Amino acid sequence: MARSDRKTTERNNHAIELAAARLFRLKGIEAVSIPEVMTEVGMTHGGFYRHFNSKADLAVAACNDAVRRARHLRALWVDKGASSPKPLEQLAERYLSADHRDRVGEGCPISALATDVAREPVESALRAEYVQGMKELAADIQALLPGDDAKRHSDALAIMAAMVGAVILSRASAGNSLSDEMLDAVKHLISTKLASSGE
Amino acid sequence: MARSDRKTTERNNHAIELAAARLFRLKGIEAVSIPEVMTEVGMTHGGFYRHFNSKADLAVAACNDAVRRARHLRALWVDKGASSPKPLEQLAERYLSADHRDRVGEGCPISALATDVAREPVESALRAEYVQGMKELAADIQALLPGDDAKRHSDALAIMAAMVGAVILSRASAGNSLSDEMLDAVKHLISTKLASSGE
DNA sequence: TGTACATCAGTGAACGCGCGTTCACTGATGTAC
DNA sequence: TGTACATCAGTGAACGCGCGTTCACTGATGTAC
Repeated sequence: MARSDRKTTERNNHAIELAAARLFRLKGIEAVSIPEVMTEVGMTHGGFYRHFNSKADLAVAACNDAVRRARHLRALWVDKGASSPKPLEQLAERYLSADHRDRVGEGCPISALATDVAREPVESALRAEYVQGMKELAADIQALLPGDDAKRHSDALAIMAAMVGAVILSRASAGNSLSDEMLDAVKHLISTKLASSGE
Repeated sequence: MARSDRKTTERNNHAIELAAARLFRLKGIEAVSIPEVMTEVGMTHGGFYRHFNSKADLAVAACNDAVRRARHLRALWVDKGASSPKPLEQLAERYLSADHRDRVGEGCPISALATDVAREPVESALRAEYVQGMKELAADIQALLPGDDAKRHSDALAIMAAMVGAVILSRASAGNSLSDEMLDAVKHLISTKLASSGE
């Protein structure tokens, strides 16, 4: 096949990134092959290296893409003006929904890629990208909390841990009654103990 | 080499299971090869199939082994008679320690294998084994909580989600200040909002 | 208890397979004049 | 604007490699008498 024009090339680049971001979340980075990603976008595997230098580079780009899209979606979930349900409860309701649990490929990359990233070397580019995403998620939660900064920071991290943990464990126990109970338990914890203004 | 006697065979069987349980938690099941496990126990890879029918069977046995050992360790962590620190706080202090975060291979399999299991088919034997481990961890937490059964069950699941989430995210952000903050935030949440008897 | 022999734990070479990556090739695109 | 040609996006065969698994083989172990 002949050379593509600039517009097509850029479109293909984004398509590869998007497909990888979805497949990596769904199956894990190791379990997805370059041929699989390229087939997904309707190309052969050889052309991949015109777009990325390596699979590791693709993982970084795909993680960045997923983190940006996820943050955009979160912004749409929450109506900061509303007082009931409180903004934090709105976020928790969506994050801890069966829909989010079941759509791993389109869901939060912090939940989907946590273990993949934890197994990367400490100095890796993928880790840096992921930690940036963690900070953004924590900041978005913190913005919905009352209290002084130190307390809001600590609460935001605890809420993030509980929500991410619930989604991961809910996925691991899918098919068992524990899976739904997990999500409900954390929703309940957040609305009864963390969404109010006092301590 | 010649046939081993029954005692040696059984010892080797346990050694394979133990090495696999450690390596699977450390690197993920996919990323560990049979030759790697067998080298770890000082054998060649060919003999593996005298002990297990497949790598998948080994994963189930290793998960079971890790779950049983983890539960045994948890029992040693907690002094149920003590009133200060409360038993739940003792458990949280250990589970959310830097030591537990850093020793993945010897740590809680519920945290270490969550994503691997989430990517298995719903009906797989590994999932069944893992969900059993989740139930045991939840029951152990529940036993340290006050209140009526429904509330204790819900609180136990929320605490499990928060602790597992914190350990996984703390591992994913190792090297960043967020990593320690994550553990502290959930310890604080548990001791201020969940360890007391009232609502 | 001793003898004869079937069993089988472990070895190490080999299998087919899919991986990440490279490369010669094609021909439309982009550029220099 | 038109022409000449260098560029390079995408193709598909090929590379070396390590994987899970199989297998013929060895010889001490376990068993039947």
